[in-house]
Amino acid sequence: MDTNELLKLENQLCFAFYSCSREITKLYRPLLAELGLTYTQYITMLALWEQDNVSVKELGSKLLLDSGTLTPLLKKLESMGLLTRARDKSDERHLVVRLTEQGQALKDKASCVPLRLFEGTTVMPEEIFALRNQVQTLMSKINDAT
Amino acid sequence: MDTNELLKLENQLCFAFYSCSREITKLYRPLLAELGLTYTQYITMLALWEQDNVSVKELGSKLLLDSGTLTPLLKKLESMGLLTRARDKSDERHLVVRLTEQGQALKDKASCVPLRLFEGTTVMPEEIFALRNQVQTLMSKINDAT
DNA sequence: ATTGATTAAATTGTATGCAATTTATATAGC
DNA sequence: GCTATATAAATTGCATACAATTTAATCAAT
Repeated sequence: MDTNELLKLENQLCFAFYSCSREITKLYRPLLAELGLTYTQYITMLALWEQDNVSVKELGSKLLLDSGTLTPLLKKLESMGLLTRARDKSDERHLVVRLTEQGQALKDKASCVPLRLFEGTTVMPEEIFALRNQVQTLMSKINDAT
Repeated sequence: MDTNELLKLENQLCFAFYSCSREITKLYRPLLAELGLTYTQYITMLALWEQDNVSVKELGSKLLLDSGTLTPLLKKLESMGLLTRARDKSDERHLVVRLTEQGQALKDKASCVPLRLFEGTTVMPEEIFALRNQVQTLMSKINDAT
């Protein structure tokens, strides 16, 4: 393949991912607005609904985000009354995040989001699962190398 | 599938895309640093190497970005001497972006980037092409609906 | 106990994304 | 020609991302 083909925007896997990721985020936006959440706030809540009482560090390793992103985001969710932030008594370096009752209750309202996401499109569930698995495989190959 | 499964982070296609997109961007970072570009600046240059003399509007429709993102980005690339920004004489509403010689010359330095990207990983070219096609198919299905 | 290294968050600074508004220009219809 | 509408960029404000640095707490090793 020559240089021109190699450098074409439409031939870049990265651009496909990058743009598709943002398009999917746009599908989420109206659904998440009903919950009062942004997309990053939503995936943070997903992580907390799966496992509560985690440190910023643990949360960051699940979401692949660092404290530079998480600190302001968690402060925002705290100000919204969805969680609390407190230093771990046994190791004051760790800040422990805990869902409030309100934060836990939001899970019920969020439960319909995944099924509603691709409503109105011709995207099929099997397609989603298959693609997700392939993307995760790619991710592990990338992470193995670094 | 019950609510807990549906809301698991690892079951979200969006999160797979979102995190994979950022991981690939991290692979790019050291390569693009040699060119003095960020990732978004790089895909903007890709679009311009394909077609020069375009308006912000046209560029935005290719990159799926609006003037809120592009205006400061193009000003930055202009200050780096890679392009010029000038109003279209025949319609002053349009701002035309043109590559400078320096901007065109950068294409040669960039030509090795795509091939070097997955060096050191076990990711195979066929895998990349196949996945890119599937992601693009998903994108069209999403865009058809909206 | 003291000091040096390590670790976890927070902070700082830069660069995106994007909704909403504003500004400037062009077009349509009368 | 004049006004209402439409269009393209720019601007504003908020929310990420992330590298690099700083701060605070813990651990290691003598």
